[in-house]
Amino acid sequence: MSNAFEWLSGDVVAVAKRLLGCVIVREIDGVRVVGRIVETEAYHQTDAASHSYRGRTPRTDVMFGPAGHLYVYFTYGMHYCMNVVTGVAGEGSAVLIRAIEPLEGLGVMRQNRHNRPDIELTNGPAKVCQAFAVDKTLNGHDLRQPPLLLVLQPPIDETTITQTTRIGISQAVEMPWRFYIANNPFVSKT
DNA sequence: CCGGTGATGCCCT
DNA sequence: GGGCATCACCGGT
Repeated sequence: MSNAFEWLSGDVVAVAKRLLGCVIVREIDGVRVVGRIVETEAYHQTDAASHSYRGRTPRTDVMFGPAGHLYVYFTYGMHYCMNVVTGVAGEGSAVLIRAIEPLEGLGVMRQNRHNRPDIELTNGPAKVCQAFAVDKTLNGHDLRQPPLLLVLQPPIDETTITQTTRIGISQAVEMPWRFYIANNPFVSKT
């Protein structure tokens, strides 16, 4: 049987790279808010930095579910971050969306982001969620369905992908599982 | 420009 | 009760 999200079921690191350039389409009060993914990080249950490392819990349940759903978590008492679940059912893996290039609906993003400068609308994982109005109510959402869609795009040229260690973690700090589109101005600050 | 830090709630130990 | 896949602001340079 075929599945529109079969491409998400493979190795999480490969999927993290493949997600670069893919498009997120959000509908908020009838307005389309659209952007293209420019920075990602891979997380897997075999990796000490991953929420799924210590097993399946109420918080991480979605991460162990089928690929193509959204894993949203709350952190630092005030921020949400969003991940695309990858791998096969029962495998705890997901890709954190760290930064997006705004394409459409910038008025809504500016409003949601309290009129910050455009370059700061979506250049960080919690900023992305704020701009796209993503919170816990979308945890587990199927990304093939409105009001939040993930749309596959042609692969980014391998030579324009930069690979580094991940940001803001204290475990497995040496693992080079962060990817971004080189020279894109909307990548988060390091 | 850059490093340090306070805010703030929830999950897991 | 500790620690967080962060952000924005502050002050010194």
